[in-house]
Amino acid sequence: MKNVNLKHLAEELGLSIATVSRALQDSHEVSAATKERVRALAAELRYEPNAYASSLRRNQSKTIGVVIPKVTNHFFALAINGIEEAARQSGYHVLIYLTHDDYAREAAIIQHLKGGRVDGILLSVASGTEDIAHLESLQDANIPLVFFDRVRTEIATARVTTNDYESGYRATEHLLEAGCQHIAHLLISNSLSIGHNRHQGYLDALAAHGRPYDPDLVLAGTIDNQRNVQLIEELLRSRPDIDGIFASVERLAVGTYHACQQLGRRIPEDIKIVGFSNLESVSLFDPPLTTITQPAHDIGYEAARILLQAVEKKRAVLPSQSVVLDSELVQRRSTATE
Amino acid sequence: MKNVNLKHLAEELGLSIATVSRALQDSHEVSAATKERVRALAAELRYEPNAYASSLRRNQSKTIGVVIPKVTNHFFALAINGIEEAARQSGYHVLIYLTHDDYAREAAIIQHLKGGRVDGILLSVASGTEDIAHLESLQDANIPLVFFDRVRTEIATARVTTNDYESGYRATEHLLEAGCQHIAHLLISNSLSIGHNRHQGYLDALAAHGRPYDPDLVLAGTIDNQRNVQLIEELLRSRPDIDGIFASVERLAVGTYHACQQLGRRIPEDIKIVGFSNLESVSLFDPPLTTITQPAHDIGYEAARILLQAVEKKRAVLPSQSVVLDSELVQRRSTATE
DNA sequence: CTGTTAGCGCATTCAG
DNA sequence: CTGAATGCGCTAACAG
Repeated sequence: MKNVNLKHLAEELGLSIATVSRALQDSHEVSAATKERVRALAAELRYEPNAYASSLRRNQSKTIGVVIPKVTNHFFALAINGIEEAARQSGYHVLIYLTHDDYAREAAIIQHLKGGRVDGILLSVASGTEDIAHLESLQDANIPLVFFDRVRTEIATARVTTNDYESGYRATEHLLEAGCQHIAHLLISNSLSIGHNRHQGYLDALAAHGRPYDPDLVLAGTIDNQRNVQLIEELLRSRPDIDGIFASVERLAVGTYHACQQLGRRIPEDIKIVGFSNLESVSLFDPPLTTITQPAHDIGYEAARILLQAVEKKRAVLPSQSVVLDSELVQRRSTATE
Repeated sequence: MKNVNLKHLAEELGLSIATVSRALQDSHEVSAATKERVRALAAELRYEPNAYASSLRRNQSKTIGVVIPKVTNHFFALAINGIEEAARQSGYHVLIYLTHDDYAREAAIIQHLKGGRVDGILLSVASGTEDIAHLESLQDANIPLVFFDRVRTEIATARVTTNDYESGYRATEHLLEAGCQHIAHLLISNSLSIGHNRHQGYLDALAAHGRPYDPDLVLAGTIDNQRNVQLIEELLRSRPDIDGIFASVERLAVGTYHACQQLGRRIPEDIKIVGFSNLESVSLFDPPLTTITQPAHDIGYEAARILLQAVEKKRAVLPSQSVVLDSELVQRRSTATE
C-alpha cells in the first residue's frame, strides 16, 4: 500500500498541500466544508502524519526520554507506568534508555539525546555517576531535564523525590523503639542522593536517641547482588551483636533477608529488618518484612507532568518546582495486591 | 548555545555540506585528511546529527516500538531489559507503549505507529484484543512485527514464546504426581495464546492420567486483581475438594496464595500450588511456591534480534523464524528450614 | 575527491 | 478562505 501523505490527499481532493495541512490541524482559516472533506478522506485512507517530517519542521519531537538505571527494579517499573500515563495524556511518546548504573553509558545516552531526538529528559542518576558535565551540557542544548528519585542538586532543575531523610530517620527510629541496640545501615553509593539522605536520617536518629555511631555498621553495596549477599553475611558474622538492619534499597533488603536465612538468624527475634521496597509481594514473605514503600507511580507521573509542562510552554524547569512525596513505613500483614 | 549542524560545520571548515556529511559517515570517497579535520571539529563542537532529519531522508527511524500490556509485571520488565540490550547493540532506540490490556488502546497505538515513527514493532497482545484488523494493516504499511509471549497465530510473522503447552502439562502432572485429586486451572483470557496453550496442556495432562475434566474447576481471571482474589476465594469455598491449583499467570498465582492464606488453607498440606512467576523473590515466600519461570530476558532479546535483523535487511519477518524457549519448573525450598 | 542540486513530508510564511 | 513558495537538516544522485 502506498504511503499516503499530504500530497496524496491534496491531489485526490484537488486542493493544495497547504490547505490540507491546515484543515487537518483544524486551522480557523479553512472553511468548515473543506475541513470535513479533508477529514473524511484522511480517515478513509487512514492517513497518519509522518512524525519525523513534522518534528523536523516544528523543531519538537513530542517525545521524552526516560533514562534509568534498570527496569527490573519494581520502583522503576512503577515509575515508568506513571510516566507513560502522563505522556499519553499529553500526546507524547516515551523513549526508554537503561544505564545499568554505568556512568559511561549514561553520558553516552545523554550526549546522543542532545541531537534533538527528545524534547525533554527524565533522569534517575546512575550510581556510577560522579562527574556531571554531561548533565550541565543539557542546559546549553536547551533540553529540559527533570530528576526523579536519584537526583543531583548541583543541577538547577526540578527534582521529584521521596522524603528520603525522614524515611531513613523513621526507619532507624522504628528499629530503636523495637529495642535494637546495634543497627546497621546498608546503602548504595553514598554519592547518590538517596543513599546520602537516607544515611543522614539514620545518623540523626541515632544521635537523637543518644546512640553512638559506629562506622563499621555501615555497608555500601555493589552493583553485583551476589557479592552483596556475601558482604552482608560477612558483616553479620563479624558483628554478631547486630540486631537491627536498615536496608536502603530493595535489592539490599531482599539480600539481607537471604543472608539472615542463610545464617539462621531469626527474624524478628534475633534481628529486625526495615527495608525500602516497592515489591508488593514482600507481604508474602514469612516472616514479613517491614518496608518503606515509595509512591513510585506518582513520582513518575509528577516528574513527567513537570517536564511536559515546561516542554509545552517552552519554559525552563525551575528547582522551585521540585516535589517531595511521602514514603510509607508499612509493617506488612497479609493484604491483597495491586 | 546555537544548534550546531552540518551547515555550521561546513562553513567553519570551508567545505560543502555534502562533504561534511560524507566525512562523518566515513564514506570512502573522502580523503583521510578531510575526514580528520571534519571529525575533529565535530567532536570539538559536540556535533550531534539531527535524528529526525536523517530519518526523514533515509526513511528509517532507527527506532522500534514495544507494545505491551503493562510494565509492572516482572516478565515484561525483564523482557524490556533484553529488548533494550539488543536494540542498543544495533544502535536502535526503543519506544514504549502500554496497552493496559485494553484493545482500543492497542489499536490506537498500532494505528499511530503506522505513521513511520518506528521501523518495526514488538508486540505482546492485550488480553482484551479479539479483532486483529489493526495488526493485519501493519503488513500493508510494511512495518515488520514480531510477537512475543502473547501471540496471535493468524498473523504471518515470527513469534517468540515459551513452551506454554508443555509447561501447562508439566505443571499439572507435577500436581497429579504430588497426589492432587481435584486440580483447578486459573487462566486469563482463553483467546490469548498463552492462556489457551497452557490450558490445553492442563487438559491433556489430566486426560493422560485418566482424570476427568471438570469445567467448574477452570476460572478465567479478570483485569481487576482485587476481583480475582475474590473469585478465587469463592471457588475455593464452593469447592472444598480442590487440592491443587495451577495458576497460569503471576498475578493469579500470587492471588491464589493470598486467597489460601485468607481462608486458612495450608500450603502445601491442604492445597498445592504451581504458578507462573518471574519474580525472584517468590523464593522468600513461606511456604514456598512452586513456580514456572520463563526466560523473560532471553525472550525479549531474541524477539528484538529477529525484528532488527529483518529491519536492517529490509526483509519481511517469516513465521518460520519463530522461536520457542523453555520455561523451568522450580520447586523452591525454604532456606529458612535448614 | 569535492561541490551542486534535489528532495524526504510537513508547517508556515506571503500573496492573492 | 486558498495556493505557491520556502526551508527544517540531512542524504544521495549527478557532475566535475
